[in-house]
Amino acid sequence: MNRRATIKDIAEQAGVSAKTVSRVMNDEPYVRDDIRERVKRVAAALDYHPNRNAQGLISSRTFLIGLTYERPSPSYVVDLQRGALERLAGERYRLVVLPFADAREDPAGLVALLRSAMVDGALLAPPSCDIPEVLDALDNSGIRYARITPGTMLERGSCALLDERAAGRAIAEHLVQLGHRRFGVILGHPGHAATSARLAGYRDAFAAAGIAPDDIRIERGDFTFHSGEAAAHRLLARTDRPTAILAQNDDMGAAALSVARALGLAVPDAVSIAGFDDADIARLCWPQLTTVEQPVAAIAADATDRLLKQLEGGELAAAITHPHRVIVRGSTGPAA
Amino acid sequence: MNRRATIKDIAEQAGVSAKTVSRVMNDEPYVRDDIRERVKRVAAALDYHPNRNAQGLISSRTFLIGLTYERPSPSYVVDLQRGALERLAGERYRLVVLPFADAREDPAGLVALLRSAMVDGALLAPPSCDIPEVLDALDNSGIRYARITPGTMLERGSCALLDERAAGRAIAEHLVQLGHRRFGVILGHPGHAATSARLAGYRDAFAAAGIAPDDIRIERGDFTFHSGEAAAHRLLARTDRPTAILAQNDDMGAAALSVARALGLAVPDAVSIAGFDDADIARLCWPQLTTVEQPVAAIAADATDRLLKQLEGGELAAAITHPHRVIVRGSTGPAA
DNA sequence: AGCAATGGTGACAACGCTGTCAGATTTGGC
DNA sequence: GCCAAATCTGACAGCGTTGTCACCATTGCT
Repeated sequence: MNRRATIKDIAEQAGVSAKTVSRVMNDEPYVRDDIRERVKRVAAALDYHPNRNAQGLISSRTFLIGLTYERPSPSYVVDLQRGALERLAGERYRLVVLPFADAREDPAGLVALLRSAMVDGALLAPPSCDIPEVLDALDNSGIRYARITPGTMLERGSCALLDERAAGRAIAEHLVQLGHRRFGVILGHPGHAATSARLAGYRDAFAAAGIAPDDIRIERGDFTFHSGEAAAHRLLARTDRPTAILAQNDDMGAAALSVARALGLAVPDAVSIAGFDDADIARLCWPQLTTVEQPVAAIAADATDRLLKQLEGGELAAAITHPHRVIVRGSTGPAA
Repeated sequence: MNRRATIKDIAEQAGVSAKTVSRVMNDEPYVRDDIRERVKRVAAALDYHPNRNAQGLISSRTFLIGLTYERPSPSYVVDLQRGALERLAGERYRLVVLPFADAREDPAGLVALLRSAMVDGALLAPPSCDIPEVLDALDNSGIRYARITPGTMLERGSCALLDERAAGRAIAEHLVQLGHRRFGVILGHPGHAATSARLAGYRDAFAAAGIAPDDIRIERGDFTFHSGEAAAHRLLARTDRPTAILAQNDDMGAAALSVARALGLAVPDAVSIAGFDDADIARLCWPQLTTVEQPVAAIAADATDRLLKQLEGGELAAAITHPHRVIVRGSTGPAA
């Protein structure tokens, strides 16, 4: 077990000063080509890795990016991480995961977590990306951040955007086109901006089709399978039940599927069910769930890209809206 | 946007030396109680967070723990992370996620990743925890590690253990007790130690029940839903099909469920299906999947604990084996 | 009173690296 | 061949923290 090689070790072996080695390592000019070569060879031979603590101490950076989120579904978390890591590959930055229980109740706690983790920048997933106190505190403490699919204050910080409302409208239009006129909606967690944005999208589609508010029954959920079961039960156990259900994520859509089966309602013949997100579960349940795909990994990569640009002192580029895509599967069909 | 407070700032405001502040921050003795109090108050007022770069530079540490794994299911990844983070809460260490594509093909690449991330220690999930080259290289570079449910070389490093074989035997015995005598097995990825250990456990149960090898049909899979579908199809499309299928994880078990449904075979009346892991999907499919729960988060926390003990210079405690638990749900029933 | 042991405090250096600056060497223009 | 400009090189300081060590103050003991 050898001590890690330092610049000093390389300098001695190569017969140059530490500063020259440093110049070579950072691809700075003003080093003769032959010396540059020699230093590189020695560094490779010693398997040199720069000490980021020392680099960070000087530049007051840590080369750490914190990813914060609040117990969403596992596949969403993994997609976020995958997207961020894709962009970070080959960079000096590393990804630290910092899930936080409830940022809305304790915004200061989230920021304290980020500060004590000493991250240079933070990737904020919903719902923390929509909490003004969090953004204020981050601005104050000089921690850069990028917001992943925020629903409000779109002008603050750099954002990777999704048009949740348009996506909601798209999936609702799919059902309207199949002839459905009586709808059930299962909402997501009330604290998420996506919940109201997706609902607004549904309503856009309903209004355009001339569907009366009386024909729309809305139930609350919180994005969990369990909450979806309860809400689906309330929707489907009535005699004037809807012919189509819009669930605001796939876990709740799958739950609605399971409730329909338990009640003896064939899907999609008796009732159509659509989800949201195109999570793994949408392909694993039966019938497979019609849903809207949001390119989560690409968004996370975009947010990471924006964050890196900020950390390198670049300008904030204009936000772009990532496209959604309706994926029609077996759980939706023509109205009876 | 304020500069972060340093020890020097606190020292000036509290009218003491930097060293005394340091002593207070690290709960060292030899500071008068009133001074200790005063320093703590000033530190809190300035919202002081120690600079881990500086701390790390001195102690040649980074207070970073790397978690490595190789695209397992999202819920497994999240459980690992949750367990590790639970143990890390309140510690100075932070968790860096380092998924790596194929450690078996490129062990040196994985170690290079860990070295360049400058982690103090690594948590190795399967299959990298079973690759001797990886362990050798880590030993050589002085990166401590803890192995999460290794299947081989149990004497190397510190391990958080699972008795995969006993768990395999337990779930197989459940089916034997239901009267099944003709079995299909869907194996996991051939590179994982768990694959052969679980199979050995199945065989223990079969041998104890006097079931002939001819009545056991084994198909290969790789832990993905897709591979499970193909394997299940090969098992169920035959006339002498098994009355019970043992899938080595829940994704493949759910796939078998879906194939059975497509072939018009009622579960569990015509065929019983058991999974492994108690992943989310086991509760989300229909009928819900009988499976074996492995306490993944607790194991990850245990591994993290062992790693921290090593990093703090403690002794290696004896490994303990974490208990499995058979969870009987609707997908298994008496043999026809 | 005298002296050791203990408690309490701070000056200083060092961790590995890079910014600053001064100085040495080479190049190019006349 | 001479001077300015460009190219190259290294000594030194300092980032924020802690280990080492020296020192002063107090206590408890002959």
